[in-house]
Amino acid sequence: MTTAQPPETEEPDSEEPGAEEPGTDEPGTVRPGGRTARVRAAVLRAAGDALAEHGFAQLDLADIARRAGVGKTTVYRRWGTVTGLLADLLADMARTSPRTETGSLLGDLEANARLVRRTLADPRQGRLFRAVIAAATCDERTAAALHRFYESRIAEWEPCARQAVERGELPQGTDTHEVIRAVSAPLYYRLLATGAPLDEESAHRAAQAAYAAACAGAYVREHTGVYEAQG
Amino acid sequence: MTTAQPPETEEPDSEEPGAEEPGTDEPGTVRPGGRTARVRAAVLRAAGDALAEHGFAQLDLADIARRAGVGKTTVYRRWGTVTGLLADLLADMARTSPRTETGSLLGDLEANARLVRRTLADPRQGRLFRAVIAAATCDERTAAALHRFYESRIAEWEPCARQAVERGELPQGTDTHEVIRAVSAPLYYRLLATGAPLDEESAHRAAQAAYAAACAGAYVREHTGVYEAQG
DNA sequence: GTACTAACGGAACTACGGTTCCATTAAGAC
DNA sequence: GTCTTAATGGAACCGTAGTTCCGTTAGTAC
Repeated sequence: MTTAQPPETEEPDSEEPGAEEPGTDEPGTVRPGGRTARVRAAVLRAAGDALAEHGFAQLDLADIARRAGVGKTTVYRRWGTVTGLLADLLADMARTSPRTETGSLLGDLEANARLVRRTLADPRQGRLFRAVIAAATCDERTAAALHRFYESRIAEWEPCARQAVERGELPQGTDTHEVIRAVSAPLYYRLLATGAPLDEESAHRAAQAAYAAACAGAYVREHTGVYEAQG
Repeated sequence: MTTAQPPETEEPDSEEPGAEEPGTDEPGTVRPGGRTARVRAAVLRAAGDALAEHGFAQLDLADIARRAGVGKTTVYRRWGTVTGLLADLLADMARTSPRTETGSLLGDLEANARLVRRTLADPRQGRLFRAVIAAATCDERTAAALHRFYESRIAEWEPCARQAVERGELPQGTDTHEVIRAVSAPLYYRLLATGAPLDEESAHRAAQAAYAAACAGAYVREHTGVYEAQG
């Protein structure tokens, strides 16, 4: 959100074979320094603000351009659509922040639950997440960026579950990523589906439930050997 | 979705005190018979189809009117906005369908998990749910309709958990609604956030995890007496 | 059956999100 | 410093989602 670097680097080369000139790049790739970088940072910042205020549907790029102090032509040229901009914003949000370590699995799960709850319950962040998730339901690129975002967040916390397996606290064969996901799931379900409050107790329950289920072997990989990989 | 009856009956009388004429009702309330009912049914059906095909953002009411064989003026007059129409659609979806009863809590939770998984994994239904949830992030009325929808679905399955408490299978003081919600949560988390596949194993895990957590007392109401009610 | 009018629907209209054009600014190479 | 041209931004433009107008259709009362 603060600094900026080239986005959309994972573009799969070309959508249709033999389109336009082969070497033509997106704007912003040849001279990514000074102004270009400032524009990108300002626009992503403004996009986050606008999303948090209006939500996904009521959003138009002209408003974002105005907030960013940038011409709307620039925004349309660089990102094209609201969902395209959000995909870039998600890539920017995906950079990991160091997690706390409490030494015990239950303690780490509680810490994770509190962090997720606090993020989703925060007015600005909560709206931002809801908006981004809504956008992902409308656009494949945004959805892919969202999945990468959660992959990186889950991977960041997974070691605490893996260590618990290694020291015998959780059963052998436990899908450790799934343990971490289990902490977030009930909190997101409240945020998006039921609208139940995201209070401290909901976070505590989420961590306790994930821990109890993991100990009972609910996340041990079963039958098929298909789901070995992280998935 | 098939039959139709007056929607928006839970309208809180008037938004602003002293607006327009006091007795003027929404169109469709004075002569709700024949044509009006057919129009409503056709439009809701078409809205579901269009949502499943295009998603929430790419939707316009003129297209829905065309599919329904109805004038677009009528759609705008009756529902006004996409989110307003979706709120009505959700009210229509909220009517409960009888659930299966297997006699054991784990069996019922498994049945619920399979039902939810099948619904969300179905191409049409899955898109429909994602679209409706996306719409709910953008509009308060739609969000309220969505919450009512899940309230009714959860309430439909809650008895199996309550009976389990009564016969001592689950601890006294367990929040039985929360047990049911715990089954859906990981499946919705996959659908909306991580994009992980909604396969049979995910449903099995969801039920197993909810059961294990409930047995371990993770859903027992704690500390504060504030959360006695269903919430 | 007739009368009354709620509700519908086609067509013209409006407003605004999104695009195109081109002059201006400044990044990067030397 | 100069030169080249990538990138920006204002202004005019366009297409379509959403509105208004008003004549037509058909529920409901009698």
